[in-house]
Amino acid sequence: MRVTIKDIAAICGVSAGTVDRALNNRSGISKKTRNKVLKVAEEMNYQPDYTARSLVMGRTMTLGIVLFDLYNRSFAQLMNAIERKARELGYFVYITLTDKNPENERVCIEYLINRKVDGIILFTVNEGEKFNAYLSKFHTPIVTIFNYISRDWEYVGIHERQAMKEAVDYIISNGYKRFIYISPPLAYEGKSNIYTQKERFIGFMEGIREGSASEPLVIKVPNYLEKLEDYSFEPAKKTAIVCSTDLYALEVINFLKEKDIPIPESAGVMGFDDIDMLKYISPRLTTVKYPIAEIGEKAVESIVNKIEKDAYISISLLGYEIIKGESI
Amino acid sequence: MRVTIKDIAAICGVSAGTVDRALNNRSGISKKTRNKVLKVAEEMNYQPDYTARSLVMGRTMTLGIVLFDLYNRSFAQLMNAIERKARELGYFVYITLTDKNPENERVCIEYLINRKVDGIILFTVNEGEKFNAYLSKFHTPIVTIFNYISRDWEYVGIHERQAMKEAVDYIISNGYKRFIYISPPLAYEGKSNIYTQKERFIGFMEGIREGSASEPLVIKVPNYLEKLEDYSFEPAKKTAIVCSTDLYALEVINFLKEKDIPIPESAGVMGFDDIDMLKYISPRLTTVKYPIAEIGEKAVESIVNKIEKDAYISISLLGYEIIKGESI
DNA sequence: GTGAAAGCGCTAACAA
DNA sequence: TTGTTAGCGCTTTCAC
Repeated sequence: MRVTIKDIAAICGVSAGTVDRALNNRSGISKKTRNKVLKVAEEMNYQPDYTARSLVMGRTMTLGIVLFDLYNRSFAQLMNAIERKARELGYFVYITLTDKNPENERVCIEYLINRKVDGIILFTVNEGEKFNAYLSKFHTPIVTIFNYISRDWEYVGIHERQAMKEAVDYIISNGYKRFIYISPPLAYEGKSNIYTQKERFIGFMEGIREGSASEPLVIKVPNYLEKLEDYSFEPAKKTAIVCSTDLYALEVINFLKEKDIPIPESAGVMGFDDIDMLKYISPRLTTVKYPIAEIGEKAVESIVNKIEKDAYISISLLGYEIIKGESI
Repeated sequence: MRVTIKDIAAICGVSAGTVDRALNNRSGISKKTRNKVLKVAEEMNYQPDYTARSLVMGRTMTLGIVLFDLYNRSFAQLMNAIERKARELGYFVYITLTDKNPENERVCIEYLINRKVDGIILFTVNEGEKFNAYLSKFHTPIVTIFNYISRDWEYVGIHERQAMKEAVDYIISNGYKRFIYISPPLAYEGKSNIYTQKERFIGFMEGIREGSASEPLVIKVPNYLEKLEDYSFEPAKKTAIVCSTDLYALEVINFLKEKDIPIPESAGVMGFDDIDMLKYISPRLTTVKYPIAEIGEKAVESIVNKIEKDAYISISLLGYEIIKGESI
C-alpha cells in the first residue's frame, strides 16, 4: 500500500496533524519535528494523495479545457501553451473534445464540473440565452476563447472583424475587383455557435462596401470547391478568393493548381490563421496571423487569477497581422 | 452549496446508503424508493462528487497521457483518438506535456500518479534500467507508445525498422544509388530515449546493405540543411535523401526548391509519418504511413482492459504502408 | 508546539 | 428492503 501521513506519524511518534504541518509548511511546529518528519517522508517516498486533499479542500488544482477537436487551426499550439502555462502556475489540465456536438459539449462540461475542476477554458459550439443560464448554474470560473457567448463570461480573442476588414482593404489595394468568400461553417447559423466565423464574414462585407467592390459570391456549403467549377477565372478580371480559414485556402490552392489557373494572376487566395504548415507550401499564402499561444496563456492567467483572487484578468482583444504572401 | 446524497436522503426520508443504491443502480432496493430518489435527485439537479467517490473507491476513471508536445508528427490525431476512445469507455484524459525533458517527464508521471490516475499512456523520452525500476515502483498500469522501454511494459507501435528498410528497397528499385540519411534526434543517443529513431536508422542501414548501395552520408545535426550545401546533386548520380520524419523532409524540399535542384530528378526525398498536411504540398512526398489513430485506440483499450480485468490486451505491431508520391 | 477529533461526500459491510 | 457504521487520506479547529 501507499505511504500515508498516518504511517509517517506512527514512525515519527507524532500525530497526523503534525505531519501535515510539516509537509505543507504550516506554522506552529518546531524546526526539529519538521525536519524529522520531512526526512522520514523522503525516506519512505511519501506521495500525497490529491484525491483526498481535493475532497477536503474542495479544489483540485485542475483546469478543464473544452475544445471541439485538435485538428483545426492551431489547436495543438494552443494546447501546448495552455498546458505549459497551467503547469507553471501549479495547475493540471483535463482536456475534453466535443466533436462540435453541442450536446456532447454539455456532457463534457458536466464531467469537468463533477470532477471539481477549479475552472474551465471553453471554446464552445453552444450559444444563446439558455446555454448562458446553464453555465451560470455551475458557479465555476469560465473563460471563453474564440466563440463569444455573452458579457457574463470572460473572453479572450482577437478582433476578428477588423482583421478581416483590413485583409480586404489589402486585397483591394492590390487591384482585385471581384470577390469570392468561402466559409462553410456559416451554414450552421442558428444551430451552432459560429461567432468567430460570423465576425470574419461581417468584417469581410464591411471591407467590400467601404472599398466599393462589386457584390461578392459567398459560398457557405461544405462542397465549396464544386461551386468554383463554373466560375471563370481570368487575369483581366482579377478575382480574390477569401477563405475564412487557412485550411479552406489550401484546398482552394490545390484546386486552382489542378485547373492550371495561375495564382495570383487569375485568382488570388487569402487565408486566415497562419497555421505553421504554411511555410512548406507554395505559393506562400497571404493570411492573417494572430498570437495563438498568447490566447492560451492569457486565458490560463485570467482564470487562475479568478480562482485564486476571485477576479478575472480582463484581456483586451489581442493583436493581429496581415502576412503578405505570394497568393494575393 | 452543492446538493449531496445527504440532502437527497433527508428530503426522501431515507438513508444515504439507500440513495447510493438508487443512484448507482445497485441491488437491494425497492422500485418505489428508487424512483422516488431518482426523481428528487433529478429535481435538485444532483451531480455526484467524483473526488469523494475516487477517494473511497481508490480509482478515478482517468487516464494520464504523457507526450513531449503536440507539435510533432501526428500527435493531434493521436490525442483525438485517445480522447474519443477513452470517453467511449467511460474514462477521462489528463494530458501532460514534457517538452522532451526527461526530468520534467518524471514530474509529470508523479503528478499523474498522485492524482491517482488509473493508468498512464506514456510516450517516454527516458530510458534504461533505472527508469524501468522507477516506473515499477508505482504499481500503476502503463502502456508505452512509440519509444520502447522494456518487456516490462506493454508496447503499442509499428515495425519501424522493417518499414524503413522497405522504404529503402523501394527507393533502390527506383534507381537511386547514393543515399543521404537525415535524423537529428540520433544525436541524443544515450541522453534520451530515441528508440523509434534508432529503429528507423537500423532499418535504413539494413536496406542499404542488402541493396548493396554505397556508403550513405548520415546527418545527425540540428542544422542539417547546412550539411547539404556542399553536396553536389546531379541527375547523373541520383541521390535519395531519406528523412526520419516528414517535417525534416519538408524542410529539405524547401531547401532543394530554393537551390533549383529538381525533385526527384537530381535529388529524391523520402519522409516518414505521412502527416495530414502532405496533401497540400507538391511534389507529393513519398513517405511511410501508419495508423496513428489506431495506435491511440489500441493503447486505450489495452490499458482499460488491464485496469478492469487485470490483463493488457497484447497488441502485435501494427501495419504500415509506403505512400508512393512524386518525390522519389 | 502538539494531539485529538471532526468532517469533506461517498461507498460498503454488516445489522436489523 | 433499509439503516447504521466505519472508513478512504487529508485538513482544520480546538484543546491542552
